[in-house]
Parts: sequence; C-alpha cells; structure tokens
Amino acid sequence: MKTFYLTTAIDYVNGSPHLGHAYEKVLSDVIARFRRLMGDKVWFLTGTDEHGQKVQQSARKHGVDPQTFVDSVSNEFRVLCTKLEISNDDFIRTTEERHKRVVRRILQQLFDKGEIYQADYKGFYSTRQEQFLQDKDRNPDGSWPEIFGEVTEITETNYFFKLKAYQEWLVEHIRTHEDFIIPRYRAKQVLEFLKEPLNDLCISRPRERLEWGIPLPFDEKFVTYVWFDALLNYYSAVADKPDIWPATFHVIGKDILVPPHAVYWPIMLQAAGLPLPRSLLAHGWWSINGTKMSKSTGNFIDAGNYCDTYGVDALRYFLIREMSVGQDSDFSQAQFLARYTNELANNLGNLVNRTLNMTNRFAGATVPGVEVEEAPEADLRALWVKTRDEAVALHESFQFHVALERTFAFITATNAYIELRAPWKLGKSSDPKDQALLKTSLATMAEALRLGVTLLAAVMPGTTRKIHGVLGYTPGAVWAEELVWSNRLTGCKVAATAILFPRPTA
RNA sequence: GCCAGAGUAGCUCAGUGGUAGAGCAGAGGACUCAUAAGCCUUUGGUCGGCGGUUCAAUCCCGCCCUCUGGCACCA
Repeated sequence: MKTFYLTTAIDYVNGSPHLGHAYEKVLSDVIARFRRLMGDKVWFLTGTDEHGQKVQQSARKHGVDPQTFVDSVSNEFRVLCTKLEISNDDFIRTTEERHKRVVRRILQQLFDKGEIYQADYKGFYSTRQEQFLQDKDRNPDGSWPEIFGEVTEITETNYFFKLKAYQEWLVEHIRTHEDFIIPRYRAKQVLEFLKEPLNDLCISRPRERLEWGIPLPFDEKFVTYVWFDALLNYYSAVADKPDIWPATFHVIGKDILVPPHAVYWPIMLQAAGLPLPRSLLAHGWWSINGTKMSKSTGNFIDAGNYCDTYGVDALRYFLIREMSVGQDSDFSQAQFLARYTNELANNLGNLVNRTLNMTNRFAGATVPGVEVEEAPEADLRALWVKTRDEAVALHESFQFHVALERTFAFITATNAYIELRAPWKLGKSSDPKDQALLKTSLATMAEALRLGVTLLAAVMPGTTRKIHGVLGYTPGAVWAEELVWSNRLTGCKVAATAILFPRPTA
C-alpha cells in the first residue's frame, strides 16, 4: 500500500506562531487522522524553515547568533504542535544536517545535468535594506522611498535554474491532472499565471550578502536561495525512508501556491527526475473580527490561549467547523462562543451528562440491553446510517465543516429521541412494558452517543477518547467497525458525571 | 486593468431547472434526566440588478453593480 504522505508548509521562523499557523496544522492533522482511521498507512510531516536574510536580520536584532535564534523560535512551533495535539510523525528543520545534505545533493545533480547555470544580474540595490529593488518599489515620481537609503545600480553574478524550459510541460501537467491543485478554481489561477513567459529562477546569493544559508556544493562563495532550500524539505525528510515519496498532499496556504508550490516545486522535481506529489491543497486565510490579521495592529489570535481557556478540542472544532476548506473565514470571539456554548456545551456536552446521569439513576450505572425496538429507535438508527455514510464521504472530499454539521444534527436527533422516550417518566413506572422501554431508551441513547463521537475522532480526538471513557467503553482498532450500530455497550459501567465543555464563567 | 472567489432570512452559511433550506439570534409552548441544558412550534427572504434561453431559473447564458483575494522571479 502506498503510504499516504501528508505535509504542512514549513513555517518561517522569523516570527511567532499565530492562528493561521494553528489552522493549517489542525486541518492537516484532521486529514492525517482521518486517513489513519480509514486504515491507510500515513506519514505526516511538519517543520520549520530557518534560513534566509530575514532570519539573519532578526537574530542580529536580538543580539544572538542565527542558530540560537532559530532554535528558540522553532521550538515555539514545536510546542504549538504539541498543544494542538498534532499527530505529526516527523518535524523537520531546514538547518538540520539531514536536510542540508539532500539539498546539496540535488543542487549538485541539477548543476551536473546543466539545469543550473551562472549569469549576471543587473539591478538597483539598497545597501540599507540589503536587497534589490523592483520598479514597483519606486515612488510615483520614480524616486526611491526614504527607507531604502542610498540606491545604486550594480551587477552581480549568480546561479539560475532553468524554469523556463519546463513551462509547457507544467501547463500540460496541470491540465491533465485535475486534482493536482485543490480547490479546482485555484488551478485556473495558476494556468493564468503561466500564460506569461516564465523567467529562469535565481537560486543563489553571494555569501558576503547572505551568510545564513546552505552553500552551493559547486561554488562555496554562494548560498542557495530560500525557496530552493525550503521546498526540498518535503523530500529531504523522507529521502532515506522507503516507500514514502512522493507526497500525497501538500497542505499550504493560498499565498504560497503561486509561484512556489505550483510552479517552482513541480519543475524542480521534474528536473531532478523525482515523481511529483499528487495534490496541492490550498486553504484560505482567517480574518479577525472582520479585519486582516496583522501583527502591527496587534490583531492576531494566540491559539495557545484558546486551548488553555476552552480546551484544545474546542479550538480544533471551531477552526474546522467554521472554515470551508479553500475559502476565507472570520474568527470572532462572539462566533467562537456561540459555537462553543450551543454546539459543544449544550448539545454534545449536555447529552453526555444527561446520559450518564440517567444511566446511574435508573440502571445502577450499567448500560442495559435493548429489549424492544419501535419507531423511535428505528428512526434514530436509520438517521445514523445516513449520517455516517454522508460524513465519511464529506471527509473524503475535504468538506469537514459540512460533515461536522451533519454529525451534530445526529447529536440533536439523539437529544430529541430522549425527549420522545422520556426515561424519567418510565423510571417511575413498575409496568414491565415501561421497564423494557426504559432499558431500551438508556441503551439506545448510549449507543447513539458512542457512535456520534466516534465520527468526531479526526477533529476532536481527545473528546472522543474522553466520552468513550466515561461510557466505560474501549474502542476496537478498526474504525469502520466502530461506526456500526451495535449492542457493544451493554454491561459497560459508566461514570457518575462528566462536564466536558463547562459554560464560560465570564 | 486582468484573473479568480463571494453576493440566498437580522447573523453565519447550505442548496436544487419545477411553488425557497439549516444553525444562531427573536417569539410562544409543553417538560424536568441534564452544564438555567434539552425538546416542540413559530416570525422572517421580490435567492445583488437588468435582460435572454425554457412550459418553468435562485440554479443555464449575456451585461452591469458591490465586496474580497491574487497579479511572480520581494533578485
């Protein structure tokens, strides 16, 4: 079986993680967990991108050497992954030797094949900003803005990668591989971009301008440009592991689809003679209270705080429930609280608690067996089959938000079933028929709850685990079997009470 | 300017060539096992605008309007 190999973008360690980083990891994690549940062999990679000028500058600003700086920030991302319960199998850093070794190897290989050549670049250079400027950087009157200081036209020797030679091939590949770029409409954007002729890509920087990078193996006076270094992480992390490459999905933000992932990356692989990934999955961005996320306005969300206050699964749930994959969404405290209170606390959380309570009160804390089956039971069961089949299919097509909506509709139906049977009334009757119905209703609500939360396992693994725990249940290894309505809870000893999503106090 | 996405109930969104849907918010009710939770009922929309195709369009086509995002070698 081909390993399902999934990657997130590696995060640039120039700044601390925010909600956007958290979302991409959670989204990827949901995919990874879902594939494992479906029985696939999964390899899930994330990591950090640590070279380049901005990192070098930030390190200098903090008065530390680059390695100390990236160690510290990379660790923040690692901590975030742990906090979000991301199930990655590996975490790669581009400053690791295992990565640098592969980058050097590929560069040498491409150079030997003649895919990389040396040429001069002539342009306007700002010494203060340590970068070349574009015409779009100019003021309307043609002068250079103050922040660039003195600008001079200079010529610099560099190495270039032959992108242009692969342009037609790439267009053809995108046209003939319909799921290479997801969502589909993003592929149109890429093809639009490719209507203009590509230029070859400059992949080097002279070391006197940029020290913090991987030296070119064929010319140590240069280091490689950040994209050529960073993109290769997907391959370098598994280069020595059999049967993993190529990637099944690269999960990335829409901002780095064009040109890096949809143009540079496939061409790099093709030139190096490596197989291409199956798909690039480009997700959207979060705004905060209707405005763009930005550090300068202080308008960004610390995902860690939400985990601490509401629990990691509440945040995971909101991110996945609110965002339609590929589209943008807005994060607001009001919307978060509405979903937390209505859906998690009142609908699901309360169902858990009332189920435990009634099982304790009317059945000595032991889930009874079903004794009769009438229309209410049959209806709920039929709804379950429909919900399960739809939810699984929706997961397959990345419509997690709709899958969650359907799953919670089933939770609501379970609450409605309880009202219909009203076990608290049956419990007051000694009529054998009522007693049979009481046992049936307690067994049915427990089973419905078990099934419903089993369907939430990819999004809220901890919650699924906890609820199975308070039901006194240990799930089996095969998820598909766990999704079958059964009597396997009969005889389970349930907990006395459980408040999984406490109502916010403030 | 070009390209793409979005424009459906107060809010967030789903949806199909055949008399409009969900959740939340609002209103009313019955109940009490439960996290003052849950359940039932209900108010509410000329489906952005104008044309066209069709027996029939929110859904197909054309034009227009509004919002959002992208438009690279940041060498």
